[in-house]
Amino acid sequence: MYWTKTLIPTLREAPSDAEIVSHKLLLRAGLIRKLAGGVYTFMPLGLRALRKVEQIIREEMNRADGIEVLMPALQPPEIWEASGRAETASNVLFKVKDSSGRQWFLSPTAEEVITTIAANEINSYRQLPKNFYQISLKFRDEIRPRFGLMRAKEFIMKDAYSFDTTDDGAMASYKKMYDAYTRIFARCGLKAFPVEADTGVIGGNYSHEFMVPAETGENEVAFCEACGYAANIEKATSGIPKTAVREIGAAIEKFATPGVVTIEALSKEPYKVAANRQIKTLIYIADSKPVIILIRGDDQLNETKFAAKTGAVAVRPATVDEIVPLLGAKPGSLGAVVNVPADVKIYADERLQGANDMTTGANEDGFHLKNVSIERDIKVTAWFDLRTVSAGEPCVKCGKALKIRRAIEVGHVFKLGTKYSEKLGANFLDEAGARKPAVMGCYGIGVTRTLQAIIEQSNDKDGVVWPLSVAPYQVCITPLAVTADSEAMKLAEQFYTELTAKGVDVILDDRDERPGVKFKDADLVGFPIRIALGEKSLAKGEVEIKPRSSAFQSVKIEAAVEAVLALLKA
RNA sequence: CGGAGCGUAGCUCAGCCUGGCUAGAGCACUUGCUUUGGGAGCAAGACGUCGCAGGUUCGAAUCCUGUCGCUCCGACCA
Repeated sequence: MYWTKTLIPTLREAPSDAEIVSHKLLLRAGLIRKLAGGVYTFMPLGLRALRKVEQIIREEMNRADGIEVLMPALQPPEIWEASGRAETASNVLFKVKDSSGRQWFLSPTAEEVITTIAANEINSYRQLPKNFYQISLKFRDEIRPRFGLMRAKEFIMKDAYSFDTTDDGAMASYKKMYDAYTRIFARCGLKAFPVEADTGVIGGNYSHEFMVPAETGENEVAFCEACGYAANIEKATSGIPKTAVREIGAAIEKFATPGVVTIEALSKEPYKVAANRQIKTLIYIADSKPVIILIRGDDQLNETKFAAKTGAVAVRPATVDEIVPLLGAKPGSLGAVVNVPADVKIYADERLQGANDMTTGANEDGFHLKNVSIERDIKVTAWFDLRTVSAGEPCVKCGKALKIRRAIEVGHVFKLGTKYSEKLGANFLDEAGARKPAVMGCYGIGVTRTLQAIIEQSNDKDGVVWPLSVAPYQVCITPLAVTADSEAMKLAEQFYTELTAKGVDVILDDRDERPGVKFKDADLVGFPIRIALGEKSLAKGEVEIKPRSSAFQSVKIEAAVEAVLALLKA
């Protein structure tokens, strides 16, 4: 490609609505343009990089026995009602109506469609296992799109769905995808690592996310450098000890705490109740019903764990107006010892198991209770791990200190089980003629997000530093004179022809611009190798080969093409 | 949805508080000349419903009301 024949609208300054470096570079390098919030056009160079990421994914999916299909973006609500997700995923579903008033959903993912296909087309164990995948536009009504392609209303996702006859088979399919993902991200030049993950609205019981470490990531990951344990903070556990049991305390005693409404205030003079001897009482509305959650005063509730453990779909903190009629006191004086309606469930964090000599609210404004023994004095409905781990806690596997860092989620693999196959009738007949639901898995990669994650991870002060495998062009030839009869241009065209014939993606910067402009643009876009052809080196019979991420080397003209090919192979 | 901020040329921004000549600068764009190894110089030129609607006023980019859009924090997030 000749530079003047394509369109590479580079910007000297980043538009003011871009916040993070990868978003700024996507815009400055002319890779994307915004049409509206969370909605982008891929410009010629951005699309080339995107296609390369897609192709890597396609090759690895095919290698792992994936079979490519293409499912509709426009989906009838009926199948979403059958799976139950018309309601549970309602907040992210784009809903549109056709001219006759019929409603459609724009696909945010495709479990319902592929399971319907399986229900209709797969009847026998002889047809299994199968793993279908597609790379297509997805739509999510994100409350708050942000950071360019990172969280968009419309984006490209690779989604795959496996169908197996047995749980063991499903595990094998899962493992194949897990391995394929590891290869995909490595080939994209990304340092991505798998972590244990919550399954969210998708459902299922086993899941990993692939994370790219980045300060701008929207996720937090707890990990152990000693043994390799890693989990999303929403899922992570630690080996932190339970609350110490003390001598059996005296009977419960109510004491006045006027104006004290925080854990911290109660831990100070004159009360001096350490946070780790307090029970924090939180009231949540889980699927429209109030529930009480107890965690230790020095711990933080993990809402995702809470929803996952109790099976609740919609979870939110109760408002003061909901709490007062329920327990008779305002937040700050709440407890689960007295005055708790019998039908309100009480969930407690496991770290409180066996705890005694605790202090908690009296459900009476301005009063607390001490000498509370949780198992003696509170009717706990169920014990769960509900707390959020923090850095420095002992690893649940090896006991070494956990660390926490931020990361971008680029892929997610789920073992689904039979949730969708049962609801949508994806059954098969086994060897004995018994009718069984297929055991499913589903596997997603945010393709456009992956592209941005590559830039977020690989850039410097001058611009993008593309990994060779996904660069829009691998080589940029930069003649410093572009008139047709100049030696630089003749040689540039010769190199262009030779490298193109060898299958190299080459762009020739034939713009009549000053050298500085061309070098700055080439660095900004981030081509892995630049060949500069200028009078100074040509006079010595040489050209300059400049890898984007290392120093230039002068090479004899005759040896230039071979030298570039050698760099591309390295 | 709660909080905060911003909408003026393709991009970055000034002007607004304290209303008043024909609405500005830099970059980008067009033409010419010079220049040519890291975002050139000079000259000429083109580019604006000052987000939109309404109001106040002799007069509104500027003040008021509404509305739409964008960004950030939170909530949310497959």
